[in-house]
Amino acid sequence: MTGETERREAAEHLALTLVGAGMQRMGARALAAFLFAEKDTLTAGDLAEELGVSAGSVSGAIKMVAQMGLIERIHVAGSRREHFRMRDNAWTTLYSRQHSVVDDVLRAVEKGVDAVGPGRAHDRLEYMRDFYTFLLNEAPMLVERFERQRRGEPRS
Amino acid sequence: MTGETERREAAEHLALTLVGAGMQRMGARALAAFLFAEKDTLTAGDLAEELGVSAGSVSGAIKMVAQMGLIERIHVAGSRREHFRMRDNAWTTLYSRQHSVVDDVLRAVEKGVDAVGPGRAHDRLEYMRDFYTFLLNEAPMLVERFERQRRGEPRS
DNA sequence: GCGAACGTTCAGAAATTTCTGAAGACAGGG
DNA sequence: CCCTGTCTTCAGAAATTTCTGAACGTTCGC
Repeated sequence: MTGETERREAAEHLALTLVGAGMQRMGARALAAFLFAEKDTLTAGDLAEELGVSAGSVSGAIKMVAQMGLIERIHVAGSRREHFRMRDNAWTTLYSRQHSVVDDVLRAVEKGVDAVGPGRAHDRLEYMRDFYTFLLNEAPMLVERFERQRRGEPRS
Repeated sequence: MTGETERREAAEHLALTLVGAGMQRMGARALAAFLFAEKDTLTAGDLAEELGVSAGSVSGAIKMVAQMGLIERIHVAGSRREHFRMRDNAWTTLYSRQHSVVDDVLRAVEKGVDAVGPGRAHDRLEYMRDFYTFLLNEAPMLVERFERQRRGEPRS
């Protein structure tokens, strides 16, 4: 149940799955390490050891997941090392961020709508535009609904 | 407004954006070609010409977008060529399919919940599991709501 | 059945992404 | 101030993905 090997396997498997979902490998592995850690914060050194990779790779991975808003830097007074902690709202953040990708797509589609004259292509582009616009509007409500439900009804 | 060059640029730009969203390059270019085409159906040859790539590449791209359920094969009687058409529900399909990726992630997380004993990691994993479960439940409703709204209120 | 037109597969080339290791930057203690 | 431990950057190596071209099937008209 709590074997160290089993824990690592599960972490690696989740990382791989996230890679399949479009995340970069090292970022995914780092994120999984945070998720599966018993400690509240990790240092770059911790990550390097846990993942068995170079300091440079860790630096890049941290930069990425930090930019995505999934972890935050913690400045610890008496320590020369920088600590990092996974944010509580990491998953809702990740979801919202995926929707900024949707926003990029939407902009490209709108450009297309402007670029073509009336006809089949124009109709298709308008349909796509409408769907993505709908998604973009609904996403924040969805997240809010989850958070409210979670606070309001602690039990499943 | 309707310059051929501008149309192609818009199509290429959308394809590139879809690549940024995680789609493979050739599949994205093929999809954009369907989206921007004035004709209702395209053949493999049409695509090869439009995109300026080899027949092999087109074959692979078609295979991919067909598997994603975005286009369908049309068997035309008097023609030796196979025709393809973009499905009407391509975008909602694509969205649902992205949520089968979410399903994979969910499964990996559940494996993690089982693999770790009580503690911080267990709590984090449960939270993540709950969020992804919520998303998976809500996605079909979201799509249905879009379709109903579109039928019910034709104007924006 | 035969020939021609298409489509598919696959090995290898090309391009791209990812990782590393070494060099350098930065901060804090002494 | 320097020294040490830690983090970052970056050029190149390694791995992976993507594309092509040629060989092979398949199907249709004859």
